[in-house]
Amino acid sequence: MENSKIARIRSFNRAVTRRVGALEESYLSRGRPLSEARLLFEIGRQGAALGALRQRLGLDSGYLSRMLRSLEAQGLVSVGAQDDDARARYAKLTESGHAELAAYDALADDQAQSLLMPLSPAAQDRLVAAMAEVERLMAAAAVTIVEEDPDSADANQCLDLYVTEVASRFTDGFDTAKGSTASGDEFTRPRGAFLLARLDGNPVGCGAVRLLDARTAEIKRMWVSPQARGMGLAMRMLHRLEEIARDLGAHTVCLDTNRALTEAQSLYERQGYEEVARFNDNPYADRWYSKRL
Amino acid sequence: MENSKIARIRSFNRAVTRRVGALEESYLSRGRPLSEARLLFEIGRQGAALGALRQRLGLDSGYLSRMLRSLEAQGLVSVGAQDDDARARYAKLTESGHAELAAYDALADDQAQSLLMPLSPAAQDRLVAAMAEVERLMAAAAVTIVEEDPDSADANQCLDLYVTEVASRFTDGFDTAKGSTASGDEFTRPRGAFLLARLDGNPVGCGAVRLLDARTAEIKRMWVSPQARGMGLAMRMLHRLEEIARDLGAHTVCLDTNRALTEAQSLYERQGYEEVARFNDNPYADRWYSKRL
DNA sequence: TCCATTGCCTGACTTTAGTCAGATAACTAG
DNA sequence: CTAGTTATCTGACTAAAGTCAGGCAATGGA
Repeated sequence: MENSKIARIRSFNRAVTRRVGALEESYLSRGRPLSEARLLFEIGRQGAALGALRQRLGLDSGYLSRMLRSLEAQGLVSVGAQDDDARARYAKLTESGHAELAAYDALADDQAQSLLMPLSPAAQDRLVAAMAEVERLMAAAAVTIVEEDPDSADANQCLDLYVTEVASRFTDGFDTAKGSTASGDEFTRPRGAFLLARLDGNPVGCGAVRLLDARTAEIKRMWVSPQARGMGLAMRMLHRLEEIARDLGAHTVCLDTNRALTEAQSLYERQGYEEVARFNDNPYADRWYSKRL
Repeated sequence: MENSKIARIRSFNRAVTRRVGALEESYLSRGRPLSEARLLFEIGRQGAALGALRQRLGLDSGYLSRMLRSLEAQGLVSVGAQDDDARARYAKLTESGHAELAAYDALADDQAQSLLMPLSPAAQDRLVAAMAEVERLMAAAAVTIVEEDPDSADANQCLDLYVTEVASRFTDGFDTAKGSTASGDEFTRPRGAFLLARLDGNPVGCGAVRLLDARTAEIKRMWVSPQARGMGLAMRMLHRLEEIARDLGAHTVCLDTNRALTEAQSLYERQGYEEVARFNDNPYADRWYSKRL
């Protein structure tokens, strides 16, 4: 039942909020406002550009500037110019900044330790495994899938990764030229569409659809980054592409695949695709599927 | 490896902090400071005594008073006297207070919903199960075990529950008089000790140890509340009792149990206890165990 | 009955967090 | 070279969150 799931999530939120609250409270023990401690964390061992800090922490530039002044006054941080752009500046930890960060790290480690210590090793393992599962599935839920220009930088990044992976899995390689890396307006409205999946802004998957004729759409370029696999993302992508195909007027979707891509095949079959005869001359395809919408 | 567990926990904390932050942010959409929203939540459907509110939220009494004035001015809360003590006061939601709380509830439900929606039903179930596991194990880790007066109110509450449960599980009942509900200074230093386990202040288990002679200690009254079972609490309790036995000078601990209490037996055997001959005349015991410390 | 304690309230205060409007210097496209 | 843009900084401001000291009435134990 939906409702009991929601109740569980809310109960989880409550339980976890308390823990997190206690952790943040413990940071205050070093006599510095929380926002400064957070900033110290975010600058980190390798330092960070101010722009990046502002974005990651969602800070007003004036506010950030003032906090950096304060950390500089405490001798924890030094802010210097960046090589490539003399306007931009780069914050680094000083030696005592590193020590201070280490102290905060120790606090966080203690906190984590105190969560583990009372548990038996078996229970510790269960806790850690469950935490990993929660984190993983929360990340999966945070993935957004949006229509995007297939020529954008992020789209190209995904497509490159897709090609690289396919090439490595096909026994006799993959030649971009032969593999119909069609572009232009094939995958843009009104003839098609291109979807990009992002996690925290970073592309983690893509998929495309185009009309072959007024009633038939073809799905292509489905790819999910290895880190994002096993979270049902491919299925979400496929559903969204089918939705778009319907929207474009198609009554049927088809696609081709290669026997080396086993997960893909089982996904298609689970989603109601049926094997059909060869409908194109893609030299890298050896299975063809189709589904009525 | 310990370190990787700590790293996992810290990664989990980071991931979850963000989610929680987003949830709290959403509460601001009702144009009221977060602390007032929290107070509204804490007053809840049945209302709450001001003292309890102060304690649960960790508020200064002046601050609480002011916030209540503000919520009263908004027509959400009414604060009245308490029957038993005219100094103490009790906060209740008004009708529009209930409506406002419902609106906050809806926000939290939406947030939870948005976490579920992108996931397939199977993934939703996995997420919810993992959350339950995390919550459960975090609760287990939050249980504290402390030495306490065996005559305290909380101790008696636990002992009563223990007796009730044992009575219900023994086929021929359990008579307190016969069952040697020994008290007095048997379970206090220097002859013994009594341990109470608490979760969030509420007693969830107990255990006692006493010296039979200078070198032999007996463990008695081990009990864990049903809600707190399966978290390794009994094992922790047993270890603490053995530690105390050692501290009292014992070289051997012994205990008796009943064949109806199967989990107890398997715990003792797992912890290195060996069955020995009857060493007392407890009419409810039919197994006797002993372990060298 | 007295007096220390408890529970709450009020006023005055501080710190933290964050916003807004310029100012300045460096960069970039034309 | 110029005009517009970008990255940061400064000063002035506000709201939220929290602290502290004193006050008053009710309570409870001696």
